[in-house]
Amino acid sequence: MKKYPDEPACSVDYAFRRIGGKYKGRILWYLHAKNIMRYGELRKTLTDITPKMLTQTLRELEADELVERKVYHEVPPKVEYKLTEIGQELIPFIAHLKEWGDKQIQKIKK
Amino acid sequence: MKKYPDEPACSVDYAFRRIGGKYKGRILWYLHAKNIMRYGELRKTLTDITPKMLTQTLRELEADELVERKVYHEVPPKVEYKLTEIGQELIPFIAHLKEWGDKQIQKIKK
DNA sequence: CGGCATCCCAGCCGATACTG
DNA sequence: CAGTATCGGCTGGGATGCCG
Repeated sequence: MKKYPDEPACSVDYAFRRIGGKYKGRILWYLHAKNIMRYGELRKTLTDITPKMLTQTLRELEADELVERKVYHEVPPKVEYKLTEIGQELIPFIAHLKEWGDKQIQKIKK
Repeated sequence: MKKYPDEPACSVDYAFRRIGGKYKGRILWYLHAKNIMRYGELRKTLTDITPKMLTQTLRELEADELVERKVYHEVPPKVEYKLTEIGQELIPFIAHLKEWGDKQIQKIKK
């Protein structure tokens, strides 16, 4: 489990730190939708991400036990990512947030 | 409504941009709990925030129409903040996230 | 009381190139 | 295919001081 430099002020603070960052929400969401995704698949889905950021973000999610990483020792290499149980528990939150986001986007377009 | 430099990749991305940042989640949550809060009250509640960040964050939330700002033109000045309807729609999700956070914190303590 | 102005820094994030 | 390595920029955020 990742250690945080200074103690979170409350559980809301704590939770936001774990899913904050530019890509974490989307990665969790896409992993939920597809169940299991390979590295390259994630890279294609998050069109704007660099390999560095993708790896870094995945490692953070892994350290936080929101995502599981499974390496197949073969040639060519193959690595699969999927949500952990803890990660899955966040999905309802992200799902509702997404609905809210959709609604707001509709309002802007009008 | 605030404009975002580059288009959000999807509604999850969009939503996270609006409630991301170090303090936004907590401010929304506290405003919900207390209904109406004054500037100084928020400052005391978010013990670790600087006045600059508090003002800046509140302005962003206001521009995003999640928070309403009401100024009383008196001496000494008085400013009250409360959630807008759009902001209130986010509360159930933050509540869910908070529960998740509480649960995780319990697990760490054990 | 509720800010704003200024200066400054860390660390998040990006671009590019290379590798087992 | 699934990453590292390196360099560097930008901006979110901190510290301090002043103002109506």
